[in-house]
Amino acid sequence: MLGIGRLAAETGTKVPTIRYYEEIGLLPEPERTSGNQRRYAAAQVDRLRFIRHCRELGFPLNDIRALLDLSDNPGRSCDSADSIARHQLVEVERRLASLASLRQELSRMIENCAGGTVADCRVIETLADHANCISDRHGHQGPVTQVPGDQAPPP
Amino acid sequence: MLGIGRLAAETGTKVPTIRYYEEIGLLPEPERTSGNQRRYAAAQVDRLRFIRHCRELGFPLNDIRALLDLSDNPGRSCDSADSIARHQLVEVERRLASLASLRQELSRMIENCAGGTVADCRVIETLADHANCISDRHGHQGPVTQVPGDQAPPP
DNA sequence: GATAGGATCTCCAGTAACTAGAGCTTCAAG
DNA sequence: CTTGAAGCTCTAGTTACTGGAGATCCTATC
Repeated sequence: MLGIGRLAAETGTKVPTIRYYEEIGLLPEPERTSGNQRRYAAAQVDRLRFIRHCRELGFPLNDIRALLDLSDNPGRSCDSADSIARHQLVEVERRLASLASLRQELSRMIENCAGGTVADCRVIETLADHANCISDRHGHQGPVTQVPGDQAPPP
Repeated sequence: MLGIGRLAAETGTKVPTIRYYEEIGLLPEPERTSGNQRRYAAAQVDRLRFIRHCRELGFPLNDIRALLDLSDNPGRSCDSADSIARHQLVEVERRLASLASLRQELSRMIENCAGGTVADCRVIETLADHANCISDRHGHQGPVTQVPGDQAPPP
C-alpha cells in the first residue's frame, strides 16, 4: 500500500496526473486512510504503468480506456485491441511522413539564409511565400499537426 | 475588401480561427462595415497566409508572433528568425526520432498478435509490460509526445 | 420596396491532457 | 509532541482552436 507520491515515483508520473486519471475514470478510486489520503495496491501500479506505456506510444486516453477495458476482460477477442494498435500505427506513419517533409522545408529554408537583415532573409521570405512549400499544395483541410505539451522539458 | 468568409476560403482557414487570431493579436483588427462586419484588405490575406504556413511547419503561435514582428521590421537583423527556425528544426528532428522508435514498437507489437482472445494477445501483453519497450527506459520525465488536434479529419 | 437566404456578429463553453497554485490537513520520524 | 514533508480539495491556466445559440446584416431577386 503506497501513497500517491510513491506511486508517482514508481511509474514516472506526476502526482496531479494520477489524480487526473482517477477523476476521468482511468484509475479506480483507491482506498483511503482514515485521514483521507490515497493508498494504492500493486494492481494499481500495474494499471498506471500500462496507461503510461500507452501514452508513450501516443495512444489517446480514449483508446487507452478501450484497451484497459479489454485487458480487464481477457476472455474477449483481441481483434479490437489489434485494430486500435493498427490504427495508431497508421497515425504514427502519417505523422512521420508529414514531419519528414516538414524537416526538409525547414532545413532548406535555413540553408538559404545568409544572415543580413530581414529584408533579404530567406527564412522570412520562404515563410511568406507559400509557393515554395513542398507539402500539400492541393488543399489539405483540417487541423495542423502540432505538439503542444511538448515544448519545454521540465528542469 | 473581402468578408471573413472569403478570407477564410482564400487561406484555407476556418472563420472562428480568424476571429481567434484577431483576439490574440496575431491579426490586426480589420475595418468594419457600418453594420459591424469585418472587411479585409489584401495585406491581411498575406499575413494570414504567412501565419498558416508557419502553422503547417509546426511553429507555435508565440514563435509566429515573433516572426511576424520581424517581417514587419525588415531593417532588423534576421538572426532571430534564423534561430527560431533552427530551434524548430531541432524540435522536428527530435519528434521524428521519437516517432520512428514508436513505430517500431507498434509494428513489432502488431506483428506478434496472432488473433485469439485477449488472454494471449501480444498487443495487450506488450502494452502491459514496459520491459519490452525500446524507448527511453532511463527515466524520461516530462510530457508525452502527442498530437491533439490531429485525430479526426473533418468531413 | 419587401423579403428570403446565407453570411456574420458576439458570447459562452468545450476539446485533450495535463499543470500549477492557494490554503489547509495528515503522516511519520525523531 | 513537534515539525516538515507529503497529501488533500478546488480553482484556474495552458495551446490552438472548434462549435453552438441567438441575434443581426447584406445582397439578390421579385
